[in-house]
Amino acid sequence: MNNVKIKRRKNPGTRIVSKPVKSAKKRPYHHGDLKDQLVAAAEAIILERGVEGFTLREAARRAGVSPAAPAHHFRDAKGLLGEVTLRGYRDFAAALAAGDARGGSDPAARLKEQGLAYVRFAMRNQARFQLMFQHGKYDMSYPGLGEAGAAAFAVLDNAVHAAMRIPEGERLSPDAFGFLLATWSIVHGFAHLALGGEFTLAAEPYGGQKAVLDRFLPAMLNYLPAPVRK
Amino acid sequence: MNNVKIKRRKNPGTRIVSKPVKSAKKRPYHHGDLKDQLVAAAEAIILERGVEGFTLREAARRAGVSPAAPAHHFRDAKGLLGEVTLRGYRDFAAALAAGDARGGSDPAARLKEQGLAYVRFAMRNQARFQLMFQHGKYDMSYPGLGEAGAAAFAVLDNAVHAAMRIPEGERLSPDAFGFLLATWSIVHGFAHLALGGEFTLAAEPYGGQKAVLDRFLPAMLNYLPAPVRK
DNA sequence: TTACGATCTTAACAACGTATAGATAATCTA
DNA sequence: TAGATTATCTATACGTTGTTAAGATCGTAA
Repeated sequence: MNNVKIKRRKNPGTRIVSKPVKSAKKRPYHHGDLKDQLVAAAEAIILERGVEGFTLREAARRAGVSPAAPAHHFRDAKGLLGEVTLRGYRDFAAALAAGDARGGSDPAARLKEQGLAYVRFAMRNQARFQLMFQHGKYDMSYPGLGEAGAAAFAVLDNAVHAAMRIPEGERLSPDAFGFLLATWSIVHGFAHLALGGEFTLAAEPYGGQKAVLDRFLPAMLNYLPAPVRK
Repeated sequence: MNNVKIKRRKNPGTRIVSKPVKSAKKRPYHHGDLKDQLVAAAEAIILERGVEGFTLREAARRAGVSPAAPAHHFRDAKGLLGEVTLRGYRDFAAALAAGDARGGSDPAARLKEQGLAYVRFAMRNQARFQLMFQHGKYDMSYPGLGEAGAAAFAVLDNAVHAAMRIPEGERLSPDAFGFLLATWSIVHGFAHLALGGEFTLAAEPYGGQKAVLDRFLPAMLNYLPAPVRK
């Protein structure tokens, strides 16, 4: 799993992707913004090479620091990816909430807009989304992760409460919970399959991946079982 | 990502997991069944430690050979995982076909049974299923993989053809294809989320993960949009 | 000013994937 | 059956990875 990587930085003078960002003035001993830049580098690496292609040393390289520097900001490599995942979950919850708001006061519209937002987020934040559902790759006990995940779930949960006319504090009926599972499943499955490119072959006669997202996804969300008033 | 592993084989006399299988008689120079045992070892490792925990050296260790031995059967580590994935896809297609058969002549029943089989396969073959949808971890160009994936897809495709009363050779109507996407998505999403343990928290008041699989999954499959005769 | 904690570097270690060269066994050919 | 060829395995080595330990540098508060 340790591919032989191509050597880079042949011309030490020219600007190179993996070079330190603050290379203009001689970089001081202290970086100043290492934590954020490590997160940014990690996301970039995952985008370029996939989740498997991420290495802590490469992230450090791009931030222009030694391989041991990240240890002062994250417990280990999985900790850094934990932070990436955390920020992913926060933006994810925000995106879902924005979709929910776009739905206005109609429960069905709220759910549909949330579904659109769910898939759109996955496609626009591929690195994060891949990571979020790839347990074992990041530190699942990273502080804040549990709350952030719960917050994202709550957006869906609230919309289902509204759709089923169940008061906020009350527990969902089994029927309503089944409906929640179905909604979550269909949207997540679509996002995961689309992101994995599983549709590309089958969707070719129908306009390709883009058409699937633009035309079939909204249509599919209409297949969502109409919310029943228990 | 290179955790310090606990040293094992403290009591060199007792039977130990990572020991060669044919340890009874002095192992001959040639293994005799290395390819299959490497595949088995890989699946076992993934089950125990997750996809991220797999290493080629550990697989070789369990088969009782040197780290370089696998190279004679697989191009590289991703090749071995490609073979694991290939066998996964074959068993997967067989499981779907068996479910389809259980559905008899009723198109809706065929689809429902396929859905049950889809999720059941994921839960009973966690190592393989995780791998199958984890591109980048295995060699996607491994010989036979494309055909095996297409074969699995064909099982669903055929059932949708039947449900929509479309002749086998004919292309699905856009509506029918949308229905296929929805069906695939809901089943795959459920399997992926359940396997990832995403339901455990939310499902706690409803009987836990097991109840979700036993009661909510079948109920959810009834949410599948009833096949319309275009 | 000095002391101290935070942040970084250097150096080293074990484990990894993989390539090369040589050893051994099975099979094919004459 | 004898010899040669091929398949299969070991030994060794290289570069890369994650992580740790010890020391250097900097910001800041006493």
